[in-house]
Amino acid sequence: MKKRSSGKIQEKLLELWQADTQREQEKSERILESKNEWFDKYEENYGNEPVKSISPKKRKVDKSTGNKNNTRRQSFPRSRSRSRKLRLREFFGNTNYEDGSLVRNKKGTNPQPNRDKHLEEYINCLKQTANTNIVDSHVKSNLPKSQQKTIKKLQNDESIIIKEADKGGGIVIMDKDHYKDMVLNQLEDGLFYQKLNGNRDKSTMSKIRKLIKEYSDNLTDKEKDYLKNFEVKTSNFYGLPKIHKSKEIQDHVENCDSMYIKINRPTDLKIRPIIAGPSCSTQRLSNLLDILLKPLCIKVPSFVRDDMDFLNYIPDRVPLDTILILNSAKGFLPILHKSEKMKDLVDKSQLIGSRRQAPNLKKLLTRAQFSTQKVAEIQKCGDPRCGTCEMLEVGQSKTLKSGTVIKPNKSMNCKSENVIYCATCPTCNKNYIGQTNRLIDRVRVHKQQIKDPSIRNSPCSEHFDRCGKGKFKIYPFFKMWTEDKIPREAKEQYFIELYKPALNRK
DNA sequence: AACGTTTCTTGCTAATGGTA
DNA sequence: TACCATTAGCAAGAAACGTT
Repeated sequence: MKKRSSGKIQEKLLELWQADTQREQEKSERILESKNEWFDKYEENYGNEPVKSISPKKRKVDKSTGNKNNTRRQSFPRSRSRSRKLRLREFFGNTNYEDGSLVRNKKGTNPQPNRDKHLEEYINCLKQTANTNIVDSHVKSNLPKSQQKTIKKLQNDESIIIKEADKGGGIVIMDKDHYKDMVLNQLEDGLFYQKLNGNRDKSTMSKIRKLIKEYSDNLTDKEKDYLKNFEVKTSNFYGLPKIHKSKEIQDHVENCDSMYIKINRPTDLKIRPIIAGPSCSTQRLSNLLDILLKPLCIKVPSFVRDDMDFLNYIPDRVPLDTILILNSAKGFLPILHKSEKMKDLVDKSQLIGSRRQAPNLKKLLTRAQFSTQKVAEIQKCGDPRCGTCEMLEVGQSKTLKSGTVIKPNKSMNCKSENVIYCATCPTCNKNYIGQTNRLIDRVRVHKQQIKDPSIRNSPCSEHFDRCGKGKFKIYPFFKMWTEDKIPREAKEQYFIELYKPALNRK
C-alpha cells in the first residue's frame, strides 16, 4: 500500500478511523452524562425512603404453632456476616499472616464496630438498602405448579437415582438397584479395592500428625493448627455413568431423534468412581500443597502464561533448521506477526501443524448420532429455545415441487453451518434455494422479513407471507467442505440452475 | 451444596456489505 | 437498483466456572 499510494490511502484511513473513535467517545460521554443526571435527581424523584414506604407483605401465621413463618431468615445473618467481613478487612488489612503462615484456622474474631467512621457509614447504608423489611427471600418459581410437583416427586422418588453423566453434561436417570449393582460391582474388583474393617479417617489423621511432627521446624503454629484441628468428614463414594462408553446406549442414540432416550438397563454401562468430600482428612493438606506448588509452576521451563508471554521467550536468532510446531496455527499466526522478528521468520509454508486438541466428549457424542456409515439425515437440534426447529424439515430426503428428490450429502441440523438450503412454501410447495454461513441466522432474517414488509428485499419473503401465510419450511441439503464463501455461492448457483426453483429471482 | 460471577447463546432489530 | 447475505448491538437466560 505504501509503495503504490505514497501512504495517502493509509492517511485517509487513519483519519476515518479517528473520526469514528471520536464519535464513539462522544457517544459514551453523553450516556455517562445522562446517567449522572439521573442519579443526581434520584433523591428528588424518589425521596429518602423509597423502599420502606412500600408496605411489607403480611406474613402467614402457622396455625399449629402460632409462629410467624419467617421467610426472611437469611437476610439478617447474611448482612451481618458481610459487615463482619468488611470490618475484619479494615482491622487486619493485608497483614493477616503476620507470622508468615500460608494457611490458618479461622479465629472467629468479631471486631467492634465504630473503629472507622467511613466504614460504619458504608455498612449502615448497606443495611438500610439491602436489608429493608421488604426484602423477601421467597422467590416465586417461574414453573407451573404441576411441573414443580413433578420435580419434587422425582427428587423424592426412592426407586430411582439421578446422576450427571461422566462426560457430555447429560442427565442420567437410573433404577436405584441397578445403580447399586454397578457400584458394588466396581467395589468388588479386588485389584483396586480392598475391604476395610473400620473407618480409616482417624489413622489417616494420626499419620498426618506424625508427618507434621517430623517437619515441625518448617511449619508455623497456625499452619499446624490448620492441618490438624478441623472437623473431619468421611468422603463419599459414588459413581457417574459413563454413557459415552456404552455401545448399547450409543446405538440407541443413533436410532433416536428425541431429546432424551430410554433404554433398558444396558449391560455394558460402567460407572466412573468418585471419592470426594468437602472436608476429608487430607483436604487441608492438599490445600497447603496447592498453595506451595502454585508459584513453582511458573518455574517449569515449559510454562507459558499466555501468547504475549510466549513472544518473550522467542530468541533473537535461531538455527536455520529450527522447527516450530504450532497447535492451531491458523489462529496463532496473527499473534506471531505482532512480533517484528517473528514476522520475517515465520513463513506459512514452513509451519508444521501439530495435533489438534482433542474434541471433548460432548462433541464426540453429538457427532456419534450422525455417524458417517448411516444415511445422511436432517434432524432438529432439539434446543427448546431454537427458533429454527419448528421450520426445519427433517428426514433423509425431500421432494421438490418439480418432483425431483434431493438427498442431503451430510447429516445436518439447525446448528449446521456453510450449507445450501431449500426453503419451501407450505401452501403451494414452491421452492427457493439459498446458501448461508449459519442456518439459524438466515432463518431468523427470513422470518423477520416476512413479518416486516418494509425491510423485505427478496420476492420469496413476499410469497411466504402471502401464499404461505407467514410460514415456510427449510431443508438444508448440501454441507460445504469449506467455510469459504466463494465455492459456496458457486455451489448454490449450480443447484439453482439444476433445480430451477420457482422463487429464486429470474 | 449453595452461592456469586463470568461467559456463552439466542432472539430481535436495524443496518451494512456485496454482486449481477 | 434489485436482490441476497451478514453483522453489530442489545437484552435475557442458561451454562460454566470459582469460592466458601
